[in-house]
Amino acid sequence: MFAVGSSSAHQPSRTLLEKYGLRATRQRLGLAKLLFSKGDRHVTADALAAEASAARMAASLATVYNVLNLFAEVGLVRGLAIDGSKTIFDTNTSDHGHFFFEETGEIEDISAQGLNIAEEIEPPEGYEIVRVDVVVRLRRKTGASLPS
Amino acid sequence: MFAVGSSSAHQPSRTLLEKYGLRATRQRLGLAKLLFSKGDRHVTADALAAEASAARMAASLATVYNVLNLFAEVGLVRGLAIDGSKTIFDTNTSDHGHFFFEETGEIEDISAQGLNIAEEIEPPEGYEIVRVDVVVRLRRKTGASLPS
DNA sequence: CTGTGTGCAAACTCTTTGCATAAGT
DNA sequence: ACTTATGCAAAGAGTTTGCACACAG
Repeated sequence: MFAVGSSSAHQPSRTLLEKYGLRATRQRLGLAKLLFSKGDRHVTADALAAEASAARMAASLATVYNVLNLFAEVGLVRGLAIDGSKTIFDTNTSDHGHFFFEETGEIEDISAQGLNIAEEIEPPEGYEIVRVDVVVRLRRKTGASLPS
Repeated sequence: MFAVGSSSAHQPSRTLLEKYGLRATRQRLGLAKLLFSKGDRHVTADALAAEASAARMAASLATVYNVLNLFAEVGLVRGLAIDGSKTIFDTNTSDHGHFFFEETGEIEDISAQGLNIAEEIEPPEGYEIVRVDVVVRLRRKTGASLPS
């Protein structure tokens, strides 16, 4: 299994795409570059489209959705349903949990320390664990001087 | 004048609502009854509205949403974002994880065994853990048959 | 009676889709 | 060339909202 894991991959995007049997189109290359050249990322389709636009890459929102879904299908990224409204795409496909900062909506990976939960959980008869999603919701600690 | 509406038996739902400072309206009582008299449940607004309708309770979808959101706010239920599209409301507000059956979309509580994750995780400086959501995605075991 | 909740439908957001055009191999 | 992806806009799904009426306290 190729673990095109997260961050270290600095290989050309087109090689990456070909490795997954995907045609190397301009927008796929551009989006892949945005996704995989900055370390692990958590983006919404919306945000990625905006980024692409800012980088003067042509990529309609519909295409960004198509590409992200495609990438998710082949395992290049992973879709997360954390807050319910927007789907967040995570470029880190390894087993790990997430901190969710409720105030800002930001997301941060949890170093997969005590997260060997998959091994501690007994799946029901006849079922196997596909993956385990762990989301730790955080709130800024209310200052010692502040009530409520 | 004590125009006792209908049922004469006990109204735990009414007491429950009052306990949370909520006005005991007909639909809140009805929905609360549906939610809390059958043990722990996982419902979508849609499904609950259908149930209410089947039970000949008048409750528009908008009201079901309002009521569920209200219940979630005061802590009577908890909203879950598991699959991204629909929000699922869980009547079990205690700390526990969920099995998610990918084929059917069904959800089942995980007996809070090794799920003391909250205690194993170190939140970032200045933040406190609000809650930990654990979703174990399951797929029916393929290939190898079950012990027969 | 007074204020709040409800119902309806329209509005909204996020995401998907159909079809003509453009691009990749 | 032949196939597949893209772009646009419209359709869809889920959820929220504004306003008149009904109901609870």
